Amino acid sequence: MRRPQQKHRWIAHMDLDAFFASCEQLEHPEYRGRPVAVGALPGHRGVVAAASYEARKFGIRSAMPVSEAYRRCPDAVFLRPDMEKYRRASRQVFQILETITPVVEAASIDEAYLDVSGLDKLLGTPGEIGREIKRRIFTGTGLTASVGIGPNRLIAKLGSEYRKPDGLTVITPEQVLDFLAPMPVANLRGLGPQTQKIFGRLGIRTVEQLRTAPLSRLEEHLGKKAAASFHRQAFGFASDEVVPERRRKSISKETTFAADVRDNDVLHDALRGLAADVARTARREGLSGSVVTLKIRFEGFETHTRQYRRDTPTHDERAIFKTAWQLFLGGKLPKKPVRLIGVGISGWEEDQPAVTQADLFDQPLEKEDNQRVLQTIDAVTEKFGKGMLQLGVPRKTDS
DNA sequence: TCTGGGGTCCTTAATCTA
DNA sequence: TCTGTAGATTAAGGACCC
Repeated sequence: MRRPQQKHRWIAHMDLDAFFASCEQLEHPEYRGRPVAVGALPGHRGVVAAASYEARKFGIRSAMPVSEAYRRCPDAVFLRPDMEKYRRASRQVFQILETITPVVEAASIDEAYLDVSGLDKLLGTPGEIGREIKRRIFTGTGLTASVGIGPNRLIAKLGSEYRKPDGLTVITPEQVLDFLAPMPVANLRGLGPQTQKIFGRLGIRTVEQLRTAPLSRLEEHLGKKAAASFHRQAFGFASDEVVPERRRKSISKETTFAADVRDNDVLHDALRGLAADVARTARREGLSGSVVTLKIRFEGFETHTRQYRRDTPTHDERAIFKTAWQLFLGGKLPKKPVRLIGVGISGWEEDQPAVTQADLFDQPLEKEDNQRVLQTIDAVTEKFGKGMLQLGVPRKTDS
């Protein structure tokens, strides 16, 4: 398919600023202006998932162990993530983005790509489109976003990272090479700590240096595929496709124990609970998978996975659990204390229709969810009396 | 030093099949 | 039928991202 007239597309990338932390500050005015770290609580195993900009002033970053974050700023507000709350806010933002264009691709809970080509008659220049995206998000939700606009996804994404928070950066095709040249190679997509080390050994630190490196030399050290990807990126080439509906390819749940576990009964129960969670999500989304994956992490961070392709796809918690437990017992795994255990399914049956976000909101709670909520209500009512509760859950009798 | 949880994609090795 | 081999598929691990 040839694209008519236009020389290139305009792709926008939107990134909500310190998303989890901003949601908390929005809901709790008393947290505004204070350092907020969402993630594990001090004294527990885990890391910071999101840090407010006030917290970043203390050097707190996402993926930092909480112990370290606490050392840097004991006065910060530490909170556990409330994913339901963030999903609600995210849905609102995506609905707003769809008032700009229907071609919106969710890259994560707080990031989206938009194809804004051809919107000039309606909304103006790319800069004006970017300002309009930010304005609608802010007036609709109170959240700030950083937006980058460029001829493809890579440039749009690097643009949104360029000025943060509440930033807007437009890069025209003519500016692409100069925009990229001084950047550290670490800014490129898919280039993490391991690959950085390799580039370091090759004496390549900036995109400009990468451009002049012979492709054959990169291939020697990185393999053909990765070398080609980074080389293309260095010249600003990348996909400009925005795919509104991406289907998920797997569902998984995992948990890290407060202390490493030796007792098989504990692992058995944990795995059963995780399998039930996976099954519930699968049923809600109308998916059945044939491949069951067991993930296990031992003391010392040694991680293994074992998977098994069943004859028939399933979303039944007993079947998922049974397969996973067999993988645990028969997977020739080391006999060591277990730090983390997880289970997932993938390998969907063909022709299962994709479930859209909108479909998910319209679905009623499953009976088991409903029952759990009712049990909680009963327990709280017993303790505090009826006046304590104002939940919007329909009180159905179980049957 | 301490490293969560939920994903995707890639590479490599083993196994199956033509 | 045996043997070797190439290509496809599967399993496991690793890197990366948010």
